[in-house]
Amino acid sequence: VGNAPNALESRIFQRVRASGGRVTAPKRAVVAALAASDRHLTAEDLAERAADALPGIAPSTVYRVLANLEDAGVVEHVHNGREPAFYHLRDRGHAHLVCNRCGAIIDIPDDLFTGLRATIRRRYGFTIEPHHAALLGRCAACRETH
Amino acid sequence: VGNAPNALESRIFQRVRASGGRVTAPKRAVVAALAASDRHLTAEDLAERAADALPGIAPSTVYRVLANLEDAGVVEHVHNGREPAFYHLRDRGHAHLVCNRCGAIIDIPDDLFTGLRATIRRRYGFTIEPHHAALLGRCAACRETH
DNA sequence: ATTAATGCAAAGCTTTTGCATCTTC
DNA sequence: GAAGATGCAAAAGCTTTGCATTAAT
Repeated sequence: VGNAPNALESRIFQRVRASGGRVTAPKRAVVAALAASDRHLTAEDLAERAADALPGIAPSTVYRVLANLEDAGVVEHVHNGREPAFYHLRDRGHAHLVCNRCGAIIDIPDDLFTGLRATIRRRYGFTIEPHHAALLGRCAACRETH
Repeated sequence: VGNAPNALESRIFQRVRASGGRVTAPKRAVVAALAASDRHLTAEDLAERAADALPGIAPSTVYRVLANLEDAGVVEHVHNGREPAFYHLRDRGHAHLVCNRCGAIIDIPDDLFTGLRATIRRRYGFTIEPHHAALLGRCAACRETH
C-alpha cells in the first residue's frame, strides 16, 4: 500500500545496518510484506507480495534477504512439520501450534513454556527455543471431525 | 546379524497385517534395521542398512514402507528443523530435543509435557503431539562454545 | 485371483549456490 | 572503490509419483 516511512520499519533497518547489512529495495519490499501481514507467510508468499512493489525480485533474493534479516535479529522462521517454513517479524515473542490435519496455526504466548524450559534446562542443560519449531498436534475442529 | 523370529518384530507384523498391509521382504529389512538401532535413523540411513539384507532395495520403497508402518502405528517420524526427518519404532513414547548447532538428539520422557499439554488443551482446545516435532534449541556444549 | 507392494526412473518442491553485475555505504 | 546484495540459472536435497511388474494373501 503506502510507502510512508514507518517507525517499525525504521527500527528494523537500523538493526540491519547495525549488523553490517545494507538497506536495499528487496529488503524494503520483504519487510513491508512482513509488516503488512498478520504473519505466517512462507518464502513463496513473501516473494509474491514483494513482487507487487518490486516486480523482478528473484526467489533466491527473498531467501537471502530473509536469512539476512534473521541474522540481524528482526525475523524468525518456524518449522511446522509440513514444509515450507513460515516467517514473521520478531516483535513480541510467541510460539506456534500447527494442526497436522488442516494446517491451522495458533499463536501462543511464550510464558506457557516457562516451566518446561526450566525443567529441560536443569535436567539436560539444554536451552529450548520454542519459537523455532511449532508444536504439532490436532486443533479442536479436527479432533472432533476425527 | 541374526534373522531369528523375535517377539517385538512379530508384534509389529501382526499390526501390519491388522491394518491391511502385507509382510514383505522390504518391510522385514526396514523393521530389522529400526529394531537393531538405537533409533534416530533417517530414511537414507535405513535404506543403507536395509540394503545389507536386501541389496536391491529402492529408496522409494523405504519411504513407502515407512509410511505404511506409520499407518499401522508402529513407527513415528520426527521433524527436527534441519531435515531430513528421522524415524524410530514407537515403543515407549518419548520426545526429542535437537540442537540447532551440532544436531545432537536427546530423548526426553513424555511426562515432561503433562502440564503444557493440559494447559494448551484447556486454553486452545488443541491437543499437542510432542513426538512429532522435536524441540529445537542449544545443547549444553554448544551454548558454552557459544 | 485380488490387491498390495516393489523397482526404476522421473519429477516435485523447497532451498541453496555460483557467478557476473549492480548498489549501497 | 570496496564490500555487500542481486538476478539468473543451475543444482542440491529430500521425498513423492507413475507405471509396469512381482509377490503376498
